[in-house]
Amino acid sequence: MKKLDRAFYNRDSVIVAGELLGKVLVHQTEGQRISARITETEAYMGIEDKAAHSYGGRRTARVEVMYGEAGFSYIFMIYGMYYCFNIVTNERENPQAVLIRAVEPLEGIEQMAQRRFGKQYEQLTNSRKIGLANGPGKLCGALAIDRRINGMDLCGNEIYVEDAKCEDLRIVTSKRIGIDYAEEAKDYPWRFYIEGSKYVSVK
DNA sequence: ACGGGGATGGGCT
DNA sequence: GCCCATCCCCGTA
Repeated sequence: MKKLDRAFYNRDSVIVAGELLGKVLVHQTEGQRISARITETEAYMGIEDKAAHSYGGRRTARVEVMYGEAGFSYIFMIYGMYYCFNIVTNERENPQAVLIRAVEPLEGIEQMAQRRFGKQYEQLTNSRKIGLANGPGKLCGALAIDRRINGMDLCGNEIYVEDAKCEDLRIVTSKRIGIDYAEEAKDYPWRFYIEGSKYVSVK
């Protein structure tokens, strides 16, 4: 399967967020290939978006990568324990990114179970099997994504997204999650997920 | 089934 | 010193 290229990422975040659904996120680590289908995303639209870390043109060391080329990873720590994985979009027009909020495990499921719960997959309850990677913090745990991945080029060979055929995939749109502080922006319909997928953070 | 609260640390004012 | 683009556990039913 073909890797998504820089031109794919170099568009408005809301466009990229929708089109990433059904594509396959791959992490090559320690000689292992871990992969998962993207089921849920959110667009963060940069300068005018009160929910975005780059709102109002804020430019600190943490968010600097969003001011650079599209197709790079932006990873931040949340609540002192979890990471969130984003892909920078819309190069040099606006410091935007897409948050990957949930994925469906494909390859490396045993490693995911081990990393998340320290158990074999078959030992897990059904809800933990489904919940291996259906949240932004969970998927970073399952796919071994942490600050070492921050600022990496997804056009490289360690972490990237593969194109995938997604026939008859329906997309649901909703408000974004966990941004109640963002005033009018909290209601913008910039969350996208695959209709009917079990591997989504909130139905 | 559901809801409340605790964990935990870096980034920014 | 306060705020988080979260997750999981443990209490009530």
